Amino acid sequence: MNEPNAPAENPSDPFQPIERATVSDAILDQLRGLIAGGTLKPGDRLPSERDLCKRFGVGRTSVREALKPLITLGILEGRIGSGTYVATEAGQFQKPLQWGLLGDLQSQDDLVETRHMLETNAAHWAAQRAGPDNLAAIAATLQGMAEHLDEPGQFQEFDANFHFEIARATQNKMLYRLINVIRGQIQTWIGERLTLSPERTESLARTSLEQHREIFAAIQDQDGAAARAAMDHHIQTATRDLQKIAK
Amino acid sequence: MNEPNAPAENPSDPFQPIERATVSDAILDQLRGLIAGGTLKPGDRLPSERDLCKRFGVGRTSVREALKPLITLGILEGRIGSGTYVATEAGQFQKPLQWGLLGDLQSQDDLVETRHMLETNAAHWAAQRAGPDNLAAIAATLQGMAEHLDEPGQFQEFDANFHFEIARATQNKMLYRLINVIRGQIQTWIGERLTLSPERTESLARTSLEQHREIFAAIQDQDGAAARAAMDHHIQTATRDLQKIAK
DNA sequence: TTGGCCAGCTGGTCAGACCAATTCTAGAAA
DNA sequence: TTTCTAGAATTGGTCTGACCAGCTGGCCAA
Repeated sequence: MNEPNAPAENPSDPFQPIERATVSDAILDQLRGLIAGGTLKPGDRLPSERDLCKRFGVGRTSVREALKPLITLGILEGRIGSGTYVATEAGQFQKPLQWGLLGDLQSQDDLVETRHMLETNAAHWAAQRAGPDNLAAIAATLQGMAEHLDEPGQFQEFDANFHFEIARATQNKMLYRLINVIRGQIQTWIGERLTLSPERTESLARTSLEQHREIFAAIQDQDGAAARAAMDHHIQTATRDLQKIAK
Repeated sequence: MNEPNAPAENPSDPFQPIERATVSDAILDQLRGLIAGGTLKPGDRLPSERDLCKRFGVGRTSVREALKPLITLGILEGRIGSGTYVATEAGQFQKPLQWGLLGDLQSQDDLVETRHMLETNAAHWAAQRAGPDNLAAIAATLQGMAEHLDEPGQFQEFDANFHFEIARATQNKMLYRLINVIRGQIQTWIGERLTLSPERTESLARTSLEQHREIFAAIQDQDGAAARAAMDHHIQTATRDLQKIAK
């Protein structure tokens, strides 16, 4: 027959040849492999799209459709006039998790409950595993909170970093990523609530700081149970306070 | 000549024309919203690409680049000659979470530890919230396990479903998804280990079934603490057994 | 009614063109 | 020589029109 691109059949093995269904997915796989394998490191610049076309032997459409998902997921970053770059490691896992977890936004309760579970466990493990550098980082966020009791925006940022640093101190990267994402979502929720009653934010901040200090003390003492209890108390009251504001 | 094609606008049309910085991202956002908001339900067929072009008032390139990430993430599914469809809910959140969580595969310990946390909590909540249908579903998986003690493949599947059903019984969708993904990853690991020592799988299966029954009994009794303890015991011994095989 | 065939649709791919932003470069100005 | 700046070249983003391969549905003959 007049096969245009007849695959070179290997006579010894009849079931060998599996042609990839779509070109762009094949490119996508290859790129993902290069990134996961470390050939392309964060910050690296990819060859230009037109260059990749020639190297892969495909059209620009296919190259772009392979790049687009990676860009959407935050693994790559396209800059007009400059090129396409591998994103920094920090941002690489943020978006895919957001996509995965935030499919339906109606379940605020699930979010709060899951966060509670993740953070109490994180406090527990952090107490057992935090190194001096972790403790220093957490202490720094406490300092930051203390200095910005009357600036909600700043305070909130240090607050969030406090929880991030605890997550990091668990030495469990997966847990860290999960908390990172969920916390990010919670954060927007907190922001909404606080703007509803700006006059009470400072008193809330003060009690919040106090609770954070208790958590830190427990972690410093390497007392896992106490850290978990303190975190539990903190999240429970904070959640309740914020929910009260809603009314 | 070079004017962008006329935005064929029509209020009460769920596909509204575009205004944002990058066109394809704007379309992406809009589509995501339609899916998350339930306007587009699983199984629905989207308008054809050429149709969307007219409705959005953009070129097919932009539409396709918006569709592509959603397809890669498993949220949409393209079928040549037929159309583009919203994927079934089950598969919708699997891939994005995998992309996010499995960036570096070296941290098997993190995986095990995180799974332990998620599943013990799931057991706790399931005991408090499982409805009759949940209990029936869990019981069915136990039955399946009992009937396939000597068929590792089948047994493993019922085993996995047991844990899925518990996750579902928590009524926390987010937790369910997380367990779903992590369990899927653990599962491949378990499979690898079991093939290393096929002669012991049946005795392992027997003790495993016994532990599953204890977990189920605790959930049936609505005893959260007991359920957590039973799950804790199960995962600890199962993990230890599997790690022993490795040697 | 049944079976097969064909026209028309759909997603996947390619090529060429234009835009806006960035980067590079060579000549002018100091 | 060094510095500055205006083009020129390059790059990602978008549009258009074309073609392919697989699916769908309806028409027609048996």
